[in-house]
Amino acid sequence: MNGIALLKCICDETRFEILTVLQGGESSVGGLVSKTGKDQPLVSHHLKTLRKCGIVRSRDEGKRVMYEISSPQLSALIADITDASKRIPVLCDGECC
Amino acid sequence: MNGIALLKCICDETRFEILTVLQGGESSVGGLVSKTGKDQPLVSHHLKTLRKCGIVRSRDEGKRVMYEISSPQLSALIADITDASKRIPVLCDGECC
DNA sequence: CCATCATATAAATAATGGTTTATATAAATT
DNA sequence: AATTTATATAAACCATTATTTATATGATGG
Repeated sequence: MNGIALLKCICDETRFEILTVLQGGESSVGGLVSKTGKDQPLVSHHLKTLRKCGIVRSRDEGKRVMYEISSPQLSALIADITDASKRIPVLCDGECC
Repeated sequence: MNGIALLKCICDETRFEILTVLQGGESSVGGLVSKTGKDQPLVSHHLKTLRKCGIVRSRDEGKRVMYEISSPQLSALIADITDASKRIPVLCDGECC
């Protein structure tokens, strides 16, 4: 996987929210649905994409399916990006991004 | 600017190539066109977006316009992301990303 | 086994955004 | 001033992708 592919997986708002929740530890689909406020099929759909790319992995637990970020390095990268983007002063005035 | 907005600006292939070239120092539009192999209007268009977001800044020099990455922190972040995505083992098998 | 809860899938729709094509502006050179 | 070179802009087109809606699968408890 190259840099752009990874970024494309992360840069969607819904997927970024999902990943942000997962930074706090593993979660079921239902948990992600309630924590993000997004529709269940939408969350499932994005989880599928994230898993296909290897960014998250899943584990069955009864009728629940638990998801977590697949590697600590990835988790660290996501945290880095979040932190860095807060630190970096950009002149973005709303209409553009 | 939040994390997603920054990522969205970076995760496009053309913009990523432009930024990669600019990591090596400032460049004119023409320089970027020849180094990336992309059409001039396309490069200009993406430069506009990048500048609007504050990721690059420009400077007039005669009939040329020189562009550079607007802060060393941003430059470092882009390098980080590139490096990190190379280090991270992802199971992506081609069709997905 | 039937009902229910949790998740996944598929199809349709809507939205976004990248690329191309054509043209305009603006500076420099003659 | 006219031509050339460099860059920008705008509109049209095309492609991708997110979201919604509806339905299916699969596990659990009664």
